[in-house]
Amino acid sequence: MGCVKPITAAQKPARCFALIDCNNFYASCERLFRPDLKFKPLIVASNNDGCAVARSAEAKALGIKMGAPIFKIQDLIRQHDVQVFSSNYALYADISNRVMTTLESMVPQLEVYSIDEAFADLTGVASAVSLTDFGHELRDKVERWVGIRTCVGMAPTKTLAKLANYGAKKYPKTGGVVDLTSQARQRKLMAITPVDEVWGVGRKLSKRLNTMGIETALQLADADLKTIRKAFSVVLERTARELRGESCLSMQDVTPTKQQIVVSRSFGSPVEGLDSIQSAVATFIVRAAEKLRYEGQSAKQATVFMRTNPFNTSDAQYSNSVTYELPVPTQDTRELLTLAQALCARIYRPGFRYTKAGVMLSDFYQPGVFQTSLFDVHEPKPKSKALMAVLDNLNKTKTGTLYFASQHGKTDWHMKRERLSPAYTTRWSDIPKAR
DNA sequence: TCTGGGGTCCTAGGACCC
DNA sequence: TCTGGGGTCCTAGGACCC
Repeated sequence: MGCVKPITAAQKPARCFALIDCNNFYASCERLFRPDLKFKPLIVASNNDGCAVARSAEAKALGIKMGAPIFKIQDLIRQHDVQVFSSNYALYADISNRVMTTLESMVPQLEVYSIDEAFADLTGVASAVSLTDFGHELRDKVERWVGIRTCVGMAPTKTLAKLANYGAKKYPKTGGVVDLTSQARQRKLMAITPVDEVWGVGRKLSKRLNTMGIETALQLADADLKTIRKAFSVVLERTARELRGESCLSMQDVTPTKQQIVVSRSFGSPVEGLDSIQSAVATFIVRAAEKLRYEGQSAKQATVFMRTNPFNTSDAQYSNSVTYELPVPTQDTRELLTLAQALCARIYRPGFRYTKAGVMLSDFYQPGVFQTSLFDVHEPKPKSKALMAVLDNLNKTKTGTLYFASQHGKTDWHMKRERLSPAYTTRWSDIPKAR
């Protein structure tokens, strides 16, 4: 009879995270339905066609930076026939869902971290197959099924997995997959990675780190933890620990409930009248209330803000916001709409050229949980739940089917989206035809 | 003329209480 | 009325992420 060895700590599979990240995601989505643009430089612009938020490899090679204002790179665009697209979030969200569903079918646990990237828990998988091989399987399947290229980084902590992914993107020789399980490889990559590429280290922090002589990821990993904690915060200390291989950030298996909902837009061109801003704010609060109900929450606080263009120094500047606390949380659009319009009027000042406004909902409660006081005389809107359900259902199939009168006032604030691609995957009339 | 939008977390400082 | 320590709660602002 063979003897069964007891499981020791040494045999416990080491923790392993993977980070799967889509390459140039928005640009790749646009190209999916335009194979004729395959090797052309292409960029996707932010709302109002303001700045570049995604670039194809060819556009990056031209030196177009992330966030570059479109009007500043007009010459480059003309010279190299750069294809510019307005952002088409309906398309990107749909493609993202397909990518995530594909990944979910292949890994034990997936945490969708953003529209174009996800963490997977590969603890245990590592002992069964070669991690690099598995990374390639993930990559190949997503590319075959959805048509989107990804890079895969694998390591014992999330921060190192991010770093591995950075390596997979940066160095083509890796074939888009980097296994950073071994400490020697971790240190090798960290030694040649600037500290500002580390997840959690932004512009401000890297500047301060540089002045302390910390320029590479490795130097941050080797820095004295107490000093880091004292000079910065627990956040950066955690980052340093993660770089050392100590896992501080775990998988988030359930999406945490939202703390706040913001809907705001820059206007297509400056507006002055209260009626214009109220029409914009009406649209924003209707959307915010819809999101709120989707989250299954009620809000007790609502904020409205508006401002002029801070970039235009020759214009008179004004910026203000006002927050109102409701006696009882609500998820009824009618109630929030009336409130938002009143708040809007309260902070509006004539004589300014406004370029942005927005609304925010916060202080959330699950419906029915809020304890009303004995003396509250709050009269809930009649048939609120049923009416909102009808509203949401009608608008689910086609946005704007049912709307409030105040949403359709002035339209001079509307966004600029002059180069919008069709909704290839989410609107029947836009589905591409195959001949 | 033209510079995105939507989030989270942490910290410092003030108010207030015992 | 003053003093000091210690705790909690709230808010504004700063930093980060994609």
